[in-house]
Amino acid sequence: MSWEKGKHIGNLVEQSTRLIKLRFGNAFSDHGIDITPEQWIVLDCIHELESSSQKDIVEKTYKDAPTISRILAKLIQKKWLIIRPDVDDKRKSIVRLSDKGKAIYNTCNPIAITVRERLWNGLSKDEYATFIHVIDKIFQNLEKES
Amino acid sequence: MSWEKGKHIGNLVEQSTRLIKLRFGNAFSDHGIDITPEQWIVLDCIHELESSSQKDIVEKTYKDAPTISRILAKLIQKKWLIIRPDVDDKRKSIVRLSDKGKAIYNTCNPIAITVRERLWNGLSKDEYATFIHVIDKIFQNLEKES
DNA sequence: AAAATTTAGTTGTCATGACAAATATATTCA
DNA sequence: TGAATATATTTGTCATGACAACTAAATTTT
Repeated sequence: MSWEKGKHIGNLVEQSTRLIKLRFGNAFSDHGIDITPEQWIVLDCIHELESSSQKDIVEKTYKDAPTISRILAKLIQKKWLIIRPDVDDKRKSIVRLSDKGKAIYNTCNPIAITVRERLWNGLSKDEYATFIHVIDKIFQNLEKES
Repeated sequence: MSWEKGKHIGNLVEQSTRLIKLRFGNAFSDHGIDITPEQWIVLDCIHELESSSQKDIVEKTYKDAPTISRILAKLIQKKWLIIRPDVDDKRKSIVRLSDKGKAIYNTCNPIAITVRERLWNGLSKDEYATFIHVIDKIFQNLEKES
């Protein structure tokens, strides 16, 4: 695969993203863990937030509510999460990692770190910084609807 | 949304990619054109290749064969493509733009250019160059299976 | 307080994307 | 040549992702 330089920036980023997700998924399954990249993102998010409503996860992951609802359903089905209604706001459901979920997190996190290292291999701090800046700027440029 | 800097590079790129695809899709539908970002990628690819087998498109778009097969089916259904069997290799189907497909391409292309301009707004040539370099390097870092 | 509006979450639909398996045709090897 | 392989494409399954519509509960308005 060679890039179409100067054009098709969307495709370019899209293809790499697909590859990144694929490699995260490969790495997990190579270690015998049945978790998708998206499920990992959500699991990691819940680990960071400790205890969170679906809304919190929606905001943090930038995924939409239906997507989060369905990913959570799968994580709950796997018994990696504990869900309970919020006592103050009955619309909300609060979610946190179960012991099994924590164990999975602890197994997956080093694997994710390894993939990230591989991903950044041969790139400098400056390149990293510029990359983050550009991606962030692109995001801001597109964030508003019109 | 604020980034988790220094971590979660995958999420970061993934979120921006999703937004990029969303904005391309928005832009097309705002102009009354019923085309998804992926269909646009494939249409544009076929426009560039002039006449191509599905394999050619698979290689150029880095999408997999089943995905291309299905996207082509939709584009054919919309009558934007003409498909014919390859005379030398009966396994292959050769695809090219119909007149209607060319018209759609000509309508979509300026829209895509506008989105790309918006996307890059406020970023310098150097930042662009570094970004391309980094994305390309990441792709290479992950390209090999293991 | 009652009605209107907003918010949190769910469910349905359709389009990818990854992966496995199947089919048909080519090519290579013994 | 005939068998084994390889290649091009299709089909099936499951997991997102975008979007619309819906339910239930909270908040705001009047």
